[in-house]
Amino acid sequence: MSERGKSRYSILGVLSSGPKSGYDIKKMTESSTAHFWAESYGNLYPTLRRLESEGLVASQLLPQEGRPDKRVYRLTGPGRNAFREWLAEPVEEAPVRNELLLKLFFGAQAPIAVSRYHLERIRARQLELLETYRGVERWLASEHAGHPELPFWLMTLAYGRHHSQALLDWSSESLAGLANVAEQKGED
Amino acid sequence: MSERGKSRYSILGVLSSGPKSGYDIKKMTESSTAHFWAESYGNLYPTLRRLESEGLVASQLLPQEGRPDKRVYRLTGPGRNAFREWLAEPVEEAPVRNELLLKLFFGAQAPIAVSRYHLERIRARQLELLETYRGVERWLASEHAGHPELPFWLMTLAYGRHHSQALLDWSSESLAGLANVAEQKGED
DNA sequence: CGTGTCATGTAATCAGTTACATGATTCA
DNA sequence: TGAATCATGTAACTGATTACATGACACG
Repeated sequence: MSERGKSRYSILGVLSSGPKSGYDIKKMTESSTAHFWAESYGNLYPTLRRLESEGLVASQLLPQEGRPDKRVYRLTGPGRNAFREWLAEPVEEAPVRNELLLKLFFGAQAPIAVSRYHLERIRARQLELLETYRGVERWLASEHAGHPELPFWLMTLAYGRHHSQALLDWSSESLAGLANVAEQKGED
Repeated sequence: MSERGKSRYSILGVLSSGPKSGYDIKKMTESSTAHFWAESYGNLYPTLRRLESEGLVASQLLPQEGRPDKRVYRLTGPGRNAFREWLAEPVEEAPVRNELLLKLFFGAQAPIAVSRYHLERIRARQLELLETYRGVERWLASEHAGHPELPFWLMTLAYGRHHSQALLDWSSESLAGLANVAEQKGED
C-alpha cells in the first residue's frame, strides 16, 4: 500500500511553510504539487479535522468581512515531528494500474487503428506536458532563484521531464512497431 | 477517473483467451499483466459474480475429485462486445499520487541523507526491474515466437523498460544535484 | 446579469485491500 | 510435519471522489 493514507502528510507538508486555511492548502497544492499529488475538498476538510483531533495541527477561526470566515490551521510540535518522521521512512511501492497498457496488451483483439489511436493520444499528451514542465521550470528559476528549497522542487520537475520523454520515445517506437504489424497483416 | 472500475475489463480480457476460473484468472494476471495491473481475490470473485448477473460472462460449476470444485467462467457475446467497446474508448487520465516525489518535494526539511536514501533506493529498484524485464522479454521471444499477440505484449514490456531507464537516469542526475547542495551547505 | 473567487463543509457512493474462514492433497 | 497448491468466498475497513448545499462580493 502506498499513496494511500498519505493525504495527511501532503497537508502537513504544505502547512510546514506557515499557517493556512483548507482553501489555501488546496490552492497551493494545485499550483505546486498538482502534477504528482492532488487533493479534493471532500478529502481535505475531513482530514484537517482529524489531524486537529490528533493534535498534529491546531486551528483558529478568523472572522472576515465581505467574505466567508476562514479557519486557519497551523502545524503543532507533534505535527512537525510526525512529518519529519514520515519524510525519513522508506517509500512504499504502490499497486500499479495502467489502463493504457491494459488496452495495448489486448490490442490484438481490435483493429490496429485502435492501438495506434491510443499511442498517438499519449504522444500528444506528453508533448503538452513537456511544454508545461519547461514553462514551470523557467518560472521557478526566475521567480525563486536562490530559494533553499529550489533544488528539491526542480528535482520533481525533472522527474516529470524524464518520465514524459520516456513515454514519448516509447510511443514513437511502438507506433513504428505497429506499422510493421499492420503491413504484415495487410491492414490499414 | 481512470484505473477505477476497470477491474471488469482486465477480467473480460483474460477470459477472451478461453474459459477460466477465478483462481486461473488470478494466476494469469500474476504472470502476465502483474507489472501494470494487479487483482486481489477480494475484488476478483465479487466482480465475476457481478459480471455474470449482467450477462457479460456465464459460469459452470465443475466438480472435481481430490481438489475443490471450480467455477469456470466464459465470455458471452455481450461480454465480448463490451470488452471490444472499452478497448476503443480513450484512456482516461488517472489521478496521480507519487509518494517519492512528495518526499523529495519537501526534502529541504530533512537532512540531505534522507533524500539521498530515497533516490538510492529507487535507483536500485529500477536496476532490479530492468533485469526482470530483460528476462521476461527473452522468455517471451523464445516461448511465444510468432504468436500474433506477441508484438502487443512486447510493447507493454518496452514501456517498463523505458520507464525504468528514465527513472534510473533521473535518480542519478538528482543524486549528483544533491551532492552539490550538500557541498554548499557543508552537510554530508 | 452571469461568472468567478472566496470559503467550508456533508452525504452518497465507490472501489478496492486485508484479513479471515475452510479444507483436501501433494511434496519435501 | 509443515508448507505449498488448489479453490472460493465474505466481512470489515479504508480511502477517496463526486455532487450537493450555502452565500456574499467583485468584475466585466
